[in-house]
Amino acid sequence: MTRITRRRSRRDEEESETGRRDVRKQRTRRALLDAALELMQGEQSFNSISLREVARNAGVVPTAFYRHFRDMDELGLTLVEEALRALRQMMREARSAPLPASSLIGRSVQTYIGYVQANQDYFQFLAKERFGGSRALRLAIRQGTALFISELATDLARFPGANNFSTEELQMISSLIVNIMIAITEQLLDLPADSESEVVWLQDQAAQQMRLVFLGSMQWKPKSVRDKQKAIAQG
Amino acid sequence: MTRITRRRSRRDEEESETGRRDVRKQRTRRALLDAALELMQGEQSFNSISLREVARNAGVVPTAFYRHFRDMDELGLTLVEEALRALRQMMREARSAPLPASSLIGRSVQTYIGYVQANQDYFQFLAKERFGGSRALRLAIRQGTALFISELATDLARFPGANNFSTEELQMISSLIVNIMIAITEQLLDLPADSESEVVWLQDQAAQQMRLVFLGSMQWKPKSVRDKQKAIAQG
DNA sequence: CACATTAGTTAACATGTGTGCACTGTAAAG
DNA sequence: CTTTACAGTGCACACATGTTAACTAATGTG
Repeated sequence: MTRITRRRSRRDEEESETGRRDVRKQRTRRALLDAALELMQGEQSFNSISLREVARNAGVVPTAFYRHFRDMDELGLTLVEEALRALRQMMREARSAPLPASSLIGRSVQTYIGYVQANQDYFQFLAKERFGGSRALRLAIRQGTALFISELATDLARFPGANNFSTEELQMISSLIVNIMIAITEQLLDLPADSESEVVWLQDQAAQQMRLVFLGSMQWKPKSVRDKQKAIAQG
Repeated sequence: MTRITRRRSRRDEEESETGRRDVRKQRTRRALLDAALELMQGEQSFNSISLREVARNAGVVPTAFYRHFRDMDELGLTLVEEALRALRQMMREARSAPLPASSLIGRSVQTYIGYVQANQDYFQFLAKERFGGSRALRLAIRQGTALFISELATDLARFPGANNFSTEELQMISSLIVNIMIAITEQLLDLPADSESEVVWLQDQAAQQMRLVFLGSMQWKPKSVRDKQKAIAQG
């Protein structure tokens, strides 16, 4: 009695087995990436999932993996790249459609949360590998968030009243804001699937924290101002 | 030619093989825990290290593991427990020896960083498993940090001028502060071993961010105050 | 049409894994 | 001193894993 437990794989779902060669190749490549992403939705971390598992989950024999990636590390880096690209794109969109200053913070948090929920799998991956992963992955992710922080800083620089802040101070502030975003992201990610009320609570919490940071910035004496005051005091 | 690559294990180092029975048992138990901790210093995450690896690294045969823990999960939970206990103890000590209000923030950050560096391995473990780990581990860690936040909140409540803040607002603020601490911890942990200048930079960054939060809190209109103003406006 | 390329398959390997079982020597208990 | 408890050992098993090499069949190219 041969027991065949053929899992319904991603490649089976889209039944069209035909198509031009490179198209098909791209399709299974995608299937491998998605399979890895899906496996990480559970308890597993990236370096605890096996090449064979990924291949199995993509509906492909283990050795076929090598036609697409040298090893799991290469797949992992591709995943980071994709995730960060997606994130960057979101930022660009957000910038192109500016919000009314009145509800700026609340709205920004809201759209961000929506984005995270829509791309759960990628964010789950990023969150896990931000520390769990190999040095290469961590570095890539860290570099991505650093860039994120810098972009936010230049955005902040355009605000009225931000003229006196030095570059370092702006970076300091925007890294604080990004911290807040990372924190909600993480909390968001291991909420049970349906809990809508917890989400709005998180949203509220994050918005409040950002408002607090904003208030603090208004009161902050930028280094340039302190220097000026010192100069006056000394005559 | 039998190739024997007997690794210098932790149990070998302390050469005294004798001692009363339960003492010896505790010793190898410790060796197992430390072995796991040590293995996580590298690239590995907790659920990617094997029971056999741990046993090997502790200088003990794999099956001996079962005399101490049912499985790896149980060992993991023990590790979380220990790490959180250590952290809590630090807090208690900090509270018992209060700092001068003038340099409160700077000093607190400094001692905290020192503590993290002194207990690198535990914090590395916590950082990695805060998201990478099994649901059980994550929950334990999350619960621990929640408690940490609450304790900080009650500390903040004792500050002069904190009287108008509601419990929720205090929690919001202290969770923001803990966010900052977590962020530096993570950055601290994957700095190369010697880089002292980067450490002071991090320290400075964190202190500035906390000062900003402090300033923001001073400006913050607690809900109670807003309500009072509303009442006055309405006559 | 004939040929070359190549995405995916099948078979096989050496190695690492978790765990059950019977054992051994020594510390503790009688 | 004899007996018992039990921390640690040795061996065995049934797997799962990464990677190799030779194959198959379909797509692309001349």
